[in-house]
Amino acid sequence: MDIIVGKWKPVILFHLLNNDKLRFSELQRAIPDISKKMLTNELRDLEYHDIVHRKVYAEVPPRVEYSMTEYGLKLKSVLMAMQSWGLEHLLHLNDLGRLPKKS
Amino acid sequence: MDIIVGKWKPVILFHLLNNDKLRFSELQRAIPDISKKMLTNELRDLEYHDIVHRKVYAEVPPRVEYSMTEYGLKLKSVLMAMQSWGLEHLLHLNDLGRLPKKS
DNA sequence: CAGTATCCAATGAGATACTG
DNA sequence: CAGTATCTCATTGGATACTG
Repeated sequence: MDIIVGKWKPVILFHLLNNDKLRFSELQRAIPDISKKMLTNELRDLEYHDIVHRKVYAEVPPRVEYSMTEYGLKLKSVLMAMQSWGLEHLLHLNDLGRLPKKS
Repeated sequence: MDIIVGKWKPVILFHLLNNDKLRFSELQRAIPDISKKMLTNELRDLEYHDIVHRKVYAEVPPRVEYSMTEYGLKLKSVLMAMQSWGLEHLLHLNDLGRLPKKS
């Protein structure tokens, strides 16, 4: 399941689900705390799993656009379910008087 | 979202969802590769988040039973959705002629 | 612009030994 | 039985510098 979770993948996926296509630099700007290395790694991983499509334009300067694949879009419902659970859970923790933890 | 994912949490949760209640040692036997340390850590974490209930019997030798909380049961649909996506994804990878990866 | 390559610090997780 | 307490090693991830 590490395919869609982890520190960065959900964020990347949410941006791509909301934007149709995004350039590498646009993703960097949308997720300021991620390093190029991590962004590249995660995108390559998602590409390998046919969730994200990588389109390279043979131009100078280079342009690369990332978008969800047809298959990747099927993840949307799962991701949304996880997200809404997460949100409700924050409220629940609050009701219990507990603070969100790191791990 | 690390609350319900990671290396061991999904496995633990599936066992508890299928068993009503399980002792520490039963969980160990059900998940042979997990160490006591990890099992304890993960269970404490799940307990903190009100997903798992820990019942200690004041006996010798000690007995501790773990079960899903009422609140924790609400996770079932999310977990099932993740699981069925995972299963379908294996087939999809196969169709693509790609092998499952570590990361 | 969109990456690689390298190094290094922090974290995660296994093995082992011990305890109420 | 159901854990703690340490120690250690492998893996992650961040920072930085370089490149087609």
